[in-house]
Amino acid sequence: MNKELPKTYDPGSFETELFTTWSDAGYFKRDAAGYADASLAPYTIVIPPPNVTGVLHMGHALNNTLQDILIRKARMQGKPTRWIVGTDHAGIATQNRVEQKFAALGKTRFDLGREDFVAACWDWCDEYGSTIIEQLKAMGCSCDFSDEQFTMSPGYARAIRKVFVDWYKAGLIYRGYRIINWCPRCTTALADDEVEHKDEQGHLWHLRYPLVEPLDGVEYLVVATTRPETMLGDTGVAVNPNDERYKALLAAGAQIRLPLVDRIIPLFADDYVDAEFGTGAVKVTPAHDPNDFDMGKRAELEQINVFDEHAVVNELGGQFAGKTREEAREAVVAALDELGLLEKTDEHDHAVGHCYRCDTTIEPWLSDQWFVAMRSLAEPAIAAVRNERVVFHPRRWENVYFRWLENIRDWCISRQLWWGHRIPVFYCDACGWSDALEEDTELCPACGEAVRQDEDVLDTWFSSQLWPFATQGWAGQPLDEAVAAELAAYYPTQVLSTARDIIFLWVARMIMSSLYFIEDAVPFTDVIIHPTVLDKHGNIMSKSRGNGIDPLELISEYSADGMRFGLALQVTGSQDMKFDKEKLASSRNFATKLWNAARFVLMNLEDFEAPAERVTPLPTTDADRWILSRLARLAAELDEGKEGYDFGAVARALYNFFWNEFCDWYIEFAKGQLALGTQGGEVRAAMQGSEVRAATQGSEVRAATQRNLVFVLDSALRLLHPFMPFITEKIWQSIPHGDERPSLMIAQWCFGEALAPYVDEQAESTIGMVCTIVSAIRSARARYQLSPKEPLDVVVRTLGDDADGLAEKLGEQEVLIKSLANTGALTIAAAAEKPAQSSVTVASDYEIYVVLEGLVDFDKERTRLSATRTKTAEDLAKIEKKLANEGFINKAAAEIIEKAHEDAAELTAALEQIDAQLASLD
RNA sequence: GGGCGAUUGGCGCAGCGGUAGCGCAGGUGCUUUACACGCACAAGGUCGGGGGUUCAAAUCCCUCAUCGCCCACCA
Repeated sequence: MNKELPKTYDPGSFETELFTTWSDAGYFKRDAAGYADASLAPYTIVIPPPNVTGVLHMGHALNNTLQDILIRKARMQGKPTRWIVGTDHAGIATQNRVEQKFAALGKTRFDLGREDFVAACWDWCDEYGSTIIEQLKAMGCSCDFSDEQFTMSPGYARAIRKVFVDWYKAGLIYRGYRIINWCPRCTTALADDEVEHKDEQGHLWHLRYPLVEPLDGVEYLVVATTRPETMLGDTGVAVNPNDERYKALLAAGAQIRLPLVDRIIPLFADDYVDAEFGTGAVKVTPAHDPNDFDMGKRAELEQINVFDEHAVVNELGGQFAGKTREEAREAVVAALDELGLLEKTDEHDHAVGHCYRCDTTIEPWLSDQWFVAMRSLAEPAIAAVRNERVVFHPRRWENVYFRWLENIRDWCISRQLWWGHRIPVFYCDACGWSDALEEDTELCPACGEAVRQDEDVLDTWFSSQLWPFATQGWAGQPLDEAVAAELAAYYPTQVLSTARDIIFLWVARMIMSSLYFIEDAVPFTDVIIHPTVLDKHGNIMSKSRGNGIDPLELISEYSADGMRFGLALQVTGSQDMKFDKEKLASSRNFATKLWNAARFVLMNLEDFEAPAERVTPLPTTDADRWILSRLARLAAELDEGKEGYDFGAVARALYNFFWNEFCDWYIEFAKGQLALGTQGGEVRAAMQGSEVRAATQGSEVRAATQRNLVFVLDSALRLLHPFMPFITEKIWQSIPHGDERPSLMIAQWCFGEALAPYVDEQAESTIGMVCTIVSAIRSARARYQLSPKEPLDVVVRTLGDDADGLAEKLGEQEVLIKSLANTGALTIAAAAEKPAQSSVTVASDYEIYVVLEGLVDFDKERTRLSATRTKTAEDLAKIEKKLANEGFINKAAAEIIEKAHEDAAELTAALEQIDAQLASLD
């Protein structure tokens, strides 16, 4: 067991190997190779399925680090855990990739035909689909890789089919002829939330529309538009009914001769029109603008679609047919200008929709699509969060969720793609029959003629919304017996961790579909919305900016553990993460620190007898009691932090404990304690004037120190393992912790109550004083540039009511002080005199004198003491002012006032001491 | 047009009602029984501006400013 650790921390040499060991042992599975406690409530997380086309980016790195931290802790707590992993077929993204591949060969998907193209998509997924999954392994993610899910798998397809047919039969899915968001590059419809709006600099063109019959000398109306090319499809001009400017024209039933097209179109009134904007007259193009569509419906206008699916002007655009949107815009404006119909052109910024997959400008386009009626689904989803069956972390994201659901609009779910779940609706052209079916059919059940299936596929998010239960075997009601048992035990899942940009696209829809299909069950109880990883200047990382960072490069540079810890360290509830890889340096350094501390412990265990079962602490000195107390407090604090998913706070607490308390102080104390048991050490200790301890007592202290070192290190490794799985496992494998379990990954999380009895105020107070004394001596040494090799004589005078007791208590810590501060003669006594020429440090109930006779220039010491005096006097003045304040005395809490009195007394005493010392310097 | 978040030492961030903390950078000194990816010590801030609540405000409220993000059918 007592193995050596290589001198250098070389993560590359063991990370992959450890991962394979865990995987082969079956620890990633629900029963953790038999180590899970079946009597405990299970802990399940579903991974937000990355796109099958995806490669790991910083968002994944962060998100999966957090999930792994949670699942690893749960696993160590003994819970049956399962982190469900898999990929999303990502309709548009994947189809685009495969199309690009064929484009390189000069082919389109139409050259291949639907069947072959879909086959090519499958091939593509088989070939590249595992990339991101492999990358998760490099990060150390402990997903259940043995049961990888895919949103296009046959089981998943059955679930989709059930959902579609159920909602269809319930009237929640319907077909509608509407304006939808159309991507002319992907040639498919998109849902509202798949459109990204960006502010763009544009123009507001003011066009003159001639009246058929001039009225009172008015020959034309001026309409303002940001999209002049759509005028080819205008079928009316609308004004506000209360707009005085147009009342006469309205009354006269004015008509307009649409320029360039020569169509006669009506002027009509509609409340939607804002008289204040532009000219108060709006050109209405029902086929190309959602508002115009609505107004057109009310006014029963014709809908003229002038674009084809590529947003190229069609034959209805007359002379402009064949031109793209952009070309048509220029040409139309030029033509109108030539006719003297362009009144003016203003600069105008406005929001323009873009395809979230390819960034092409969206065209509002009139077409037949499938929709889900959302209102009735949204209500229970709102309630589920309102009554805290699902809780967001941080809570403020719940408002974002509510606002969206409360204003929800119907969801366009049909996509004009080939890669995806095909809509299971069948049509009979012979008799007009159509229906949504769970099983394919070739013949019409009504007339027996051949049927055809709907050509469209479903929105990828339609399948993603089923992820938490479709991945657990669900395929509709009635539930298969095994599935029912599975869901009863493992559903809802515990936590969903994700980025905020898919709260609508994904999180809300999972909640809605789960409530509908899984007997009113929520899919998860907690939602973590993690920060967005930005570049170091605060910009969003994106391909187009080229400012992304490859997590795999970070792993090779800083180790997987270093990256994970560094990311977790930066997670806070409110800030996005300005990420600079330089920030990982301190985490990598921390890993190195762990490594070296472990090496130190191992190097001091030659005569240590490895325990037969898990090592237990054996506090014999105050230093031992102190570190165990600190550990107990850390464990308590850590459990608290986890509840709020405050990863940053937990990571910081771990870092501070291990580095600043265990390494900086306890290991240093331990050096002295370990030396007590060795011959040389005893002699040295004796020569340095410490109480001579019996040899047996010394060796007992040494043995206990070894045990405590091993115990605290072992405990720290357990606490750190979820954050830094590799290095902690590697070290744990090398130390004699005595635990029979073969891996830290499935070792037990045994803190909280088990450690609570070790909290020891007394030891914390004593060792706190030791640290203050040691620091004071070091400080004096540094101030006067005295060599650390030169022992300094030190006197500590204790004060207060129990000065003798305090002196005795500190006296017991002589060894620690001597070894850490390299003191010569050390006197600790209540009656101790201040040595003639010495530096002074004043603490609450003791004073520290470092004898400097003949060593330093006392003007310097005088200056320093004066500065200290000023600061102390200022602090005292502040508190005295407070105490003189009647309001404070009357209203502040008793313990606060008590504290203020204590502080004041302390500062007053300190001031007197300083004054005395200043006087004695003269 | 609405909503949310941020503004704390040179930089990046904690703290969120009782006398300002961390990491990095910078300074000084160190081959101290693991670690220079280290150790020790010191320096550095009237917590964006203004107002209010309170005995007490970086912390709560209002307001302004700046930056960022979401949502929104003003042509």
